[in-house]
Amino acid sequence: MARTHKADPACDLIHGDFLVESPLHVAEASVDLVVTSPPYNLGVDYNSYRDRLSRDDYIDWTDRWAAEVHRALADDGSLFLNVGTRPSDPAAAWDVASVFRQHFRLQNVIHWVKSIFIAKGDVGKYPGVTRDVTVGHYKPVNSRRFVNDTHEYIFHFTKTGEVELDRLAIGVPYQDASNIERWAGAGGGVHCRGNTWFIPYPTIKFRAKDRPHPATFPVRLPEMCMRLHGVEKISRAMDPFVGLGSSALAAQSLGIDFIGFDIDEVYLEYARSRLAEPRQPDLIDAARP
Amino acid sequence: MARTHKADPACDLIHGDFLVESPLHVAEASVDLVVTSPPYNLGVDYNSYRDRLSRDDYIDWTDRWAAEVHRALADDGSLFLNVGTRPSDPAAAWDVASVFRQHFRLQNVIHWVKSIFIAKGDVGKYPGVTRDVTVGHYKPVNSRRFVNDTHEYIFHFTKTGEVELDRLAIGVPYQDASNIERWAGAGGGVHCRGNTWFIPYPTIKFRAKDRPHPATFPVRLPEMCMRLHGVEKISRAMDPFVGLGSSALAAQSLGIDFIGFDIDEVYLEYARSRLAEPRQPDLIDAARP
DNA sequence: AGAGCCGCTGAATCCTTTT
DNA sequence: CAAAAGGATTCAGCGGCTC
Repeated sequence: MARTHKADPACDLIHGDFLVESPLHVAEASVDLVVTSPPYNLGVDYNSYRDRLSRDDYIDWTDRWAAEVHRALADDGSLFLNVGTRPSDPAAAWDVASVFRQHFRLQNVIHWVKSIFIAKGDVGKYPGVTRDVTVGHYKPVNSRRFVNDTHEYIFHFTKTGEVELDRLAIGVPYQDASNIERWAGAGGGVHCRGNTWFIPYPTIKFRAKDRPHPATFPVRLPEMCMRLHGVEKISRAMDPFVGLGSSALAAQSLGIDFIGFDIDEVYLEYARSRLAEPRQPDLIDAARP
Repeated sequence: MARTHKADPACDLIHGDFLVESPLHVAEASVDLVVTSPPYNLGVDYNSYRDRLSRDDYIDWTDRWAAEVHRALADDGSLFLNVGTRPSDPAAAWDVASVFRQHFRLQNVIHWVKSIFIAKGDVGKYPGVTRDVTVGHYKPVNSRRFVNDTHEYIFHFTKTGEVELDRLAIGVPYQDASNIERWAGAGGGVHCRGNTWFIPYPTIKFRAKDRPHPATFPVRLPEMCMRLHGVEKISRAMDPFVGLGSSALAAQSLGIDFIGFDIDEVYLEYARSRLAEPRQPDLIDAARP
């Protein structure tokens, strides 16, 4: 079990528009970590690249909430922005990132790999992979010109570009036995995970009527982001778009105070019910001292 | 062994600047596939390239060779552009891609994963991973603020954005046991690989008079790009920056005519020596009929 | 009784046709 | 010719059944 930060962290879930409510509830530079996955679609069809007005509206709206996050974030805080992609618009995530680059420094780009094929013959001398295998959930796409998308971005933005991270908090074990002894003293037998994170997509299969939100990220994703920034450095975490509450659950599991917003009361109710459930075991797979 | 295209494909390796030589050697729209890894302008110690152009000069130079590739490429051709990242400028690859978006349509973005950690507990019900394992070579980076980089981009550009691909040519086996036999007939027992490709980093150690080539990609990378586009549709492939000749080797192994350029004769000589070696077995791991 | 076979369902989807 | 709607498609997951 990972060490948690506080015994009984606070969790405020506020019903309303982040752009309206955040200025009322969040003091300047009072949040140490933001992790979120913004809505792709605001009810306007911004996906059509010829619909300049709608697309511009989306970019403008992105710019405004980016500015509000900047106001709320501490000078040494971190923003982890999860953005997925549609095969038919592979650059959309980077268009969003471009807006944030006007407010923040892009310090790291992490690649969330939801599914990948590992050939046994490619593994080399390390045992552990015994046959060709696809790890993770594969979601087919009907297209002759697009390959399937099994990837999402996690952009790590900071104000200075120089925020120190706790890389070993989500470290992975050394592979080579000789390195384990040589370097074990330094970091507890683990080294930096790198920027490709294999996190299986949750395979929970709701029936359509039970699924209040089309997509969310697994709890482990915000958990890993928080630990990478450094749990003990986070007095309060924030998510402007709570959705089903994965980021709130992550904060709860790590003992971090949390404030979140969502415009949809149904989502918030669902998030509250998840928070009230018995705490799940920490599934983070990093080796720990 | 994969089927090859032609028995004895031609291979022209031309010593000189692509921007100067290509107009002399390559007719308009006469190349069906381009795969290359341009100098990154990262301050890497290449032999002859001035690899420390100013940012504006680098963008301008990129724009010019992008235009020349556009001239050479067939209307239904594919350009696969491999670009890595430097930790201190995580968006550099996309800045290069932005230049190409002014000439081409970005049809797919493929993520070349050089190393990734797979936890046994994350694999689910499919056997094949028996313990926590890092697949691929881990290259440490000494930094407090940057996680280490185990990823490179492969941008797939086309003129129309509607080039049909041969997704199953680099397909991977079905995962679910109950589905393997059921749908095996449709595509030879494989489905689309998706956009995250695990290819271990090559262990080439090239030294020539203390002037090593700092970067190359494994032969399998251009091989997979060529097969994804469709080997039988490629009359001639091209690489503006041959370097150590991996793309030429890929073309040779698949029986595809090839033309390549490099400003450095030492690199070309090394590429020629690799081409003259006994042909290596095809390491592509796709299942085949 | 566990492995194998089969039907059914769904997906921040894509494609084609119709206004 | 841009936008909307219905059709097509693929493969993992699950449950029920057989042998």
